[in-house]
Order: sequence, then C-alpha cells, then structure tokens
Amino acid sequence: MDKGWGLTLASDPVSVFSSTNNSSSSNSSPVSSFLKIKRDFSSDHNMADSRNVHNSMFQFPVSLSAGKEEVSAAASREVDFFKEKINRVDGHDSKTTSVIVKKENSLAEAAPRSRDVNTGLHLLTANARSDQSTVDDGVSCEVDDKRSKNVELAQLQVELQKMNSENQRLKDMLSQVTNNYSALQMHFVALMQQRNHGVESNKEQETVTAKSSEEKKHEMVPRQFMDLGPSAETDEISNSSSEERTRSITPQNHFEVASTKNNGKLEAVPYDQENSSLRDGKRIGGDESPESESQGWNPNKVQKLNPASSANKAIEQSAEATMRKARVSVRARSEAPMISDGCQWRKYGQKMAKGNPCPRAYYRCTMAVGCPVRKQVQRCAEDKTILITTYEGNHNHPLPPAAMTMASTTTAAATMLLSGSMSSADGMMNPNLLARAILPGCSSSMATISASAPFPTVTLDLTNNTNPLQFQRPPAQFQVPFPGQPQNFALVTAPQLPQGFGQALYNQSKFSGLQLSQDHMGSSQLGHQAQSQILHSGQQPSLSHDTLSAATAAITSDPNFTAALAAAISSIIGGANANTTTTNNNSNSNSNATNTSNRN
DNA sequence: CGTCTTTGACCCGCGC
DNA sequence: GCGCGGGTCAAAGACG
Repeated sequence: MDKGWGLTLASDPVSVFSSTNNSSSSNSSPVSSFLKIKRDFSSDHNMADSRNVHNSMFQFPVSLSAGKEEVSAAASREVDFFKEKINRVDGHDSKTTSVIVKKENSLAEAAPRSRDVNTGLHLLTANARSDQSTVDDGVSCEVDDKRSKNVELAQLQVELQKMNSENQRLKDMLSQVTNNYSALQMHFVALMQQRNHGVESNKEQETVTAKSSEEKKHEMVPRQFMDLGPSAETDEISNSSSEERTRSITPQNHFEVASTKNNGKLEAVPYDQENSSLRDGKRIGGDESPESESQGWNPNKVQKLNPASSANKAIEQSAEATMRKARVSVRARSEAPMISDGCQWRKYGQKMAKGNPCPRAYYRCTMAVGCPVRKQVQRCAEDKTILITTYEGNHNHPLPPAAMTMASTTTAAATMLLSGSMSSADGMMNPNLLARAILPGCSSSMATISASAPFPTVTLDLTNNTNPLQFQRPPAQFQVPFPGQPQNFALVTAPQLPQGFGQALYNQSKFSGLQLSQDHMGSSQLGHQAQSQILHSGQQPSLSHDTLSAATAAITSDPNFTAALAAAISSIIGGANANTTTTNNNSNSNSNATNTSNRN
C-alpha cells in the first residue's frame, strides 16, 4: 500500500503530461472507504478549488474514473494550473500542492494514499522537477513545490495517523460495547430469575398477610409489563387489568424463560430442543419431542399440544412453544427484496399467500447448523413498497455485531410476548401498553401487538414517517440492499435515514433496549442502563452529522466495508450515547426517555 | 464442484 | 371426506 503510493507519486504529475503513467494507474491498492468517500464527494469540478486541502486531507481533488480521456483532460487542466501556480509563486503553497496531488491522483486513480508517500515522492519529485523545469523555469517554483509537497505529505501523515488511532479507538469501543452487552444480558437473566422468585414469594405473602389492594398493586406493577414506560403510564394501565393480569402470572412460566436463558446464552436452550427435532426429525420420527418439533410457524400446533399434557408440563411447553413462536414483524419501506439484518439466510420456500399478489418467501438462518430462526418476507398487498419481515425464534449461535440488534430484538419480543401472554389471564394484552413498552418513543400506533393466543406477534409499523430526523437523508440509501449485513448499520444511521429499514431498525434498537428496561425495571442499575440504551437510540442525532454522513456514504459506496464499518460505528454511537444519556438521565431519566423517544 | 435459488410437490391442520 | 391454505421439502437448475 505504501509502496503503491510511492509508485503512484513516482509517476509524477509532469511525467504524466508527456506520457500516461500506466504503472501507477495499475496500482490499485486497498483504498480505505473513507478515501473513497471523499473522492466521491469531491468531484472533478472541484479541482480548481483545491485550495481547501488543509481542511481535510481527503479533500484534494481526485478523479475516480481516470480514463485516457480524462488523462488528457487532466493534462490540459494541469497546464492551466501550472500557469496559476506561476502567477502565485508567492502565494499559497497549498494551492500548488493541491494541484500536483490532484494530477497524481487523477492519473493514479484509486492509488492508496499512505504515509509512505513521502519517500516515493521525494525521489520522484526530483524527476518531476526536471520535467517541470521545462514547463516552468523558476527555481523558486521548484523549491516551493518541494516544500509544499513536503507540507502536504506531513499533513497526510498526520491525518492517516489520526485515522489509524480513530480506527483503533473504534475497535476498542466495539469490543467494549459487545462485552457490555453480553454482561447486561447475563445480568438481566440473573435479575429476571431473581425477580421471578421474588414474585412468587410476594404472591405467597399476599395470600398470607392479606395486604391491602393498593399495596398489591404496587407490587404488581413491576411485574406487568415491566415498567417500560414512565410510571404514569404504568399506573394508567395497572388500574384496570393489570391486577388481574399480574395475579394470573405463572411464575413458573417466567422462570422457565429466564432459566432457559440463564443456561448460558439467551437463546440457546429452548432452541436446542427445537434443533434436535427439526422438521426432518419430525417427519421421520414424530415420537421424539413432537411438541417442540412440529410447531414450526404454525400456531395451531401449539394449541393442540397444551391440552394433551399435564398441567405443569402444559405450562412449560406452552411457554416454550410461545417463546419459539413469538414473532416480530417489521413493516418497513424498502425497495430491497429483503432487509439485511446481519444474518445469513437461505431461502427454502416461496408461496403465494392468499389475499396478496406478492409471494411470501421463507428464509432460514444459515449461520449455524440447526439454527431455528426463520423469517418470512412479503410485500404488503396494499403498498408494495412496504416490506413485511417476520422473524421467529432465537439464534442458537454467536452472532456478529451486525446481527446483534435484530437478534436481541427478536429475543426481546419473544421474551416480552411470552411474559405478557403469561401474565394475562385471558391471553389478551393491552395493545397500547405493549406498544409503549416496545417502542417507548413511538406512538402506540407504530407498534401493534397481536397477543391472540397462541401466536403472539409484535408488529412494528415503521412505514410512518414520524421522525423528522429521518427525512434528512435521501431515501436512496435504503433502496440499496446490503446483503448480509446491517442491522447495526441501520441502527447507526437510522436516525438520519428516511424511513423503512433504517427506521425499522432504529425502532428495533429501542425495542432491544426495552427488553432490558422492562425486566430490570426494579433494578436501578440495569434500569438506567436500559433506559440509556433506549435513549441512545433516540439521541443518536447527537452524533455529528459529518460522521454519520461519512459512514453512510462509506457503507453505500463500499459494500465490502459495510459490515465492519457498521459494527464499529454502531458500537461507537451506542457507547457514546449510552454515556451521554446516562449522565443526562440522572436528573430525569424517565421523562427524558419518553421525550426522546417521542421524537418519533 | 459446492452453494444457493427456484419451484412443484408434499404434509398438516382446519373448516365445511 | 374433501378442499383450502400455510409451511416445508427436495430435485433441478443457476451461479460463481
């Protein structure tokens, strides 16, 4: 890379004039996405305005497509530039420098600008000078040229070092955030378990000590929908059905969920069972764990199972089944055939669904053998620009950072739905409550929850543009599919993204954050963290627009870089915002969370 | 050659 | 029992 630079520069602007530098142009080295971005942004038209070089190391004019025609054109322009330089020998060094660099870049095309540039430059600059001498004879010009080159090279070096340090920092932050996330998950599971035990004991206490109804209410509130929102909202709901709901809670069920999760990774246990008996197994031998197995997407199967088994077993099974069958449906506007969520999917079927001219596609997660996660993708019949993606199940394998958001979202949805359905005597949940719980920042209309047993589904309708920030960027971003990536990317850029996927993921990030808030509501520490998570998604706009735009551009322009960049940026944003929000929340966390989220 | 997509066939549950 | 619809399988083809 460095060498490439030297070579590229060696071609030298002047020599370029006379002959095309083939060697340099052929030097296509890995150019960082950032460079690419800048290059994209800086069009050739700006070449004359290259005085701004000092502002950004990447702003020097670059012609990406350096064809022969362009070379000649560049040559002509270079001549003009030299004239200019001559006129301003005393003027800006940067100007002359920029011109030279420009020429080199245009000729060298995408040649990487590395720090070693200096070496190559110096050596070749001499030659260049000799060539240049033919054009401009002033000795002072040569000196200035040399100096200016040195200056710019130094600047480039500094900038590159900055970028390297920045990258390192990003990496660190990413790993840190990942670790924090894992820790939080574990903590959450532990707390949930504790809480379930506590609930049980509280129940017993209730019966024995016959507490006042009000006291009971207070105790119950936390259990029911987990404190997702401000206490006021909770009170609202608790008065009516919450009491019954909470009383009907089956601690065993809760515990079941928690315990399964506790056995290591969140989603591992329940799905291992399912994995052991996938559909294949079912067909071959239906005897083994028929329940877990045969259920697939079909809710009906769940129904059948419960009556057959004993009471406890039925409860457990229904819990597991519900957990497995809980769906998270995301409605988002997207031109892409499928939302990229960071996981690898394999299409295993396609069907024409009744009442919808658009076929429904069935995908299975292929990131691990036997991963039970599946998703359906179908376009909305009414508005074909709306893509409905329905997720089911939890991954039984480690996920890349890019897939963490969606995975946590589905897990959260499954957990929450399970808790909600379990906690409600009649199996119905208060849609508004749930909606608020899932998307505290969104109007309840954005999230609809179908709790009709036994097939709970959370539907996030992200097609409504309620967040003004999301209009800031052109919709084109989402029209480009990012195979195998993105959720985190979307999470990162969502606030700036117009709608659809970004919005969906943006909200999903809240969702995932919600999960923690719900379950930790009682616990101050986690509760705050969870809230900060929620807020972080809501406060993303606090991130500098330049950074986001650059990241977005990088992603869109360089698909190969998408995953890494998305992960890194998302981690940064998450971390930064988490910190920021945490501090901000100290004063009034609840209201802040609500307000922030209400921006949507 | 391995992987992925396509697509017709099959299985299953449900309602009539 | 039959038909319908949802979900899945698996052979064939496409693709890199």
